[in-house]
Amino acid sequence: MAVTIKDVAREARVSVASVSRALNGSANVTEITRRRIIGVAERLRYVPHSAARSLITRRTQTVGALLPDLFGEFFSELIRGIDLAARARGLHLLVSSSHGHSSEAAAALRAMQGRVDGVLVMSPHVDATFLSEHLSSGLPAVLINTPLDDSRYATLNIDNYGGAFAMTQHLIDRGFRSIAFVTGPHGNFDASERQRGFDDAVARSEKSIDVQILRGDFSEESGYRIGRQLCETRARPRAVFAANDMMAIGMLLAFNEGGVRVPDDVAIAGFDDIPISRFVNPPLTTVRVRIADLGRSALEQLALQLDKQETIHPQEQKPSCDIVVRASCGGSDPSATGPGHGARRPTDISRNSSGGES
Amino acid sequence: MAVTIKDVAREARVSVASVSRALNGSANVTEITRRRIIGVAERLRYVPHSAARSLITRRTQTVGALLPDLFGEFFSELIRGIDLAARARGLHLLVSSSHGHSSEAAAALRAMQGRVDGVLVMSPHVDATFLSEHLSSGLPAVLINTPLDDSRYATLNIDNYGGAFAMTQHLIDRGFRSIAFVTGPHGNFDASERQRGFDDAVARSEKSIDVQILRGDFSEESGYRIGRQLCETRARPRAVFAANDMMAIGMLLAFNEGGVRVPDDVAIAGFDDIPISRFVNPPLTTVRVRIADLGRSALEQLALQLDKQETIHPQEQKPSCDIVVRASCGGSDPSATGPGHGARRPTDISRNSSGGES
DNA sequence: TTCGGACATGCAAACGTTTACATTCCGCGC
DNA sequence: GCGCGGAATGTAAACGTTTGCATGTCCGAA
Repeated sequence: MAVTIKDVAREARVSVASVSRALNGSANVTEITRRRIIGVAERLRYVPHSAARSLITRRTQTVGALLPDLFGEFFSELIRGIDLAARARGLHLLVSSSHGHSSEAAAALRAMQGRVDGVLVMSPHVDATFLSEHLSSGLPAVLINTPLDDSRYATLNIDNYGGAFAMTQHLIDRGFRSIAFVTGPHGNFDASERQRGFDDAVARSEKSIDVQILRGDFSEESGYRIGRQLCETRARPRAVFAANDMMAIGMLLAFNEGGVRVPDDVAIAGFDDIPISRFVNPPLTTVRVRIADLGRSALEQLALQLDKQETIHPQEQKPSCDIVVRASCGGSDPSATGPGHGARRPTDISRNSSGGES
Repeated sequence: MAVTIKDVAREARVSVASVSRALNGSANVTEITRRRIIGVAERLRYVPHSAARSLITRRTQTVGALLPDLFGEFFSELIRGIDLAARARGLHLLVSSSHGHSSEAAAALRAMQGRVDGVLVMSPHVDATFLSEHLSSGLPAVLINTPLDDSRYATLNIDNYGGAFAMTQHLIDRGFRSIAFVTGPHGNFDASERQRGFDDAVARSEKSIDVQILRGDFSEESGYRIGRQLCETRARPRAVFAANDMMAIGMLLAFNEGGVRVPDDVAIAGFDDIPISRFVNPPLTTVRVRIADLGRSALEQLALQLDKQETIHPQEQKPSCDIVVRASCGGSDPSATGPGHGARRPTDISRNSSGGES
């Protein structure tokens, strides 16, 4: 059926060893035979059997990506970034999602065992025991946005704290004195870091700020619900900072429905800068996370580990976040309702978040 | 280093064959030894080496998905649907994107060779020669939204024609007599089918319709550009049907900027029903494609081929599309500006597209 | 001419499974 | 007690590569 290295060898009248050497660019094979072999291989459409090769080289040229979910723009961007970098390195990409259940994550991790040379794990829920339990110790791994501070693993955490700190500061600078923060799901690392940034920025401010904490769960649904409640209440804050964009957008819709004007009655800010956020009305002020870059960096970090067979000392990287000012907080150009189209409509003003972290 | 089946065999004092049989649930092994073996395997954290297994079983338990791109909500949804179905069947998912270049697609296809038991190919550009050239003939494949009408491959094409036909009919029924159609990129199968649906619906109508064809390329950018032009022109159509949602949204933004009211001055309709489309203002009337379902169906179709070693006669399936009426065409509830939140705000009215195809 | 050495090539083991076939074991009927 | 049959278990081949080592060849120097 399939053409194997033996067929090529026979056809080219050499041994399988020479075929292997010729095709792998190894030394010690004359140019003339190499050409002959390559010619035959192409004519026969020979493709090396990857399983056989993996069996002996112990490399699969594949990396796994374990994500909490595959829904929404955040993950789509992340995968895109990972794929781009993987392709550039000739690596294949095996994706898997855990749907938030750590049992599924464990199963996925176990199933990937042996199929991948390394894994990218993004799971805001993992703890130390989980990983040491299910991640086979030798496997190179890069942890994305993960609470774990285990020096055995390389980590890549976006600067949730700094971004939230900067955004909160921005809101205070803008003159808002009563600010609500909408939290993410309980126990989620990103969510708690963002809240910590908010808290600290408020605490550090010399102004006295009236603070409200509202419990969300990152879903647009929960943002909408909270928005409706805020429409009713008398004690409506002057600004609301949601822990992610989807909730901010849910709130925005509730406000639009309830006749509460944004940003005139209440300002809204989000976190993530998912593509949608510039399409809503008014466009959302938010914290920009370069999602595709995050994926790319993670893969490159992993590839680095793959190259050195020595387990290099894994590092922690912390990509910074910028704040992007649009109209939902009364941005510099409140009349703008559309997105920034490249250079055409430069309504996005960004400002780096560095300096927020203590 | 890694624990192999031999280690388990030695520890359990049986032969490797028995271990294999016990772990694979094969018959002919007493319950008592099976238990002992499984116990040992778990204690040793034995994980079968998938390459070794693949080498002999000629199965990888992996399917490949070759997509034109990984950018945007459409693909994110599609992957999600595929992943869901794959996971349910215990299959792994290898993703790859071709960035629109057929050379990259060829490389990706070739690289997947031997790593996957079958492939899902979505490429609106492939032609017959391309596939027969790069898709090894034995490999089960399912073609998604692909022009090819080759009975050797199973295909899954959404009803582009029917959806566009129904939407056009809807616009005509609504009383619009001058309608523009914004095309997709030249040579794109989905795009041309949608245009064909539009053309036929216009031709079939007993009303006389004033038609304009505008050239887009599926990008939000191109929609925006066309929108700006329509703001200027005197000969502005009363309704515009864009071949996909992203272009419709781009146009919408241009109109909002240019002071052209939607739907009062001009109605807009799109195609795809990507999640964003219900978040824009006004919410977009569009043709709903159940994207995740499409991915799921494709994978199930592929799994079917995988199960039967006999190459079953591959089928063509054509999932239907519904039209979703929202405010951008002067929907039934023009005051609604928000999305339908589950059952809370039933502003989406859908209508099946069946009957459009000749 | 002989010898050594560099270099091209071949041989065969090894990777970790599955599985066809052989062997052993056990109970049962005669 | 013996043989028989079926179930449980073992043995070893096979999958398609890569690679260490052996072999062969050719050329130049002594």
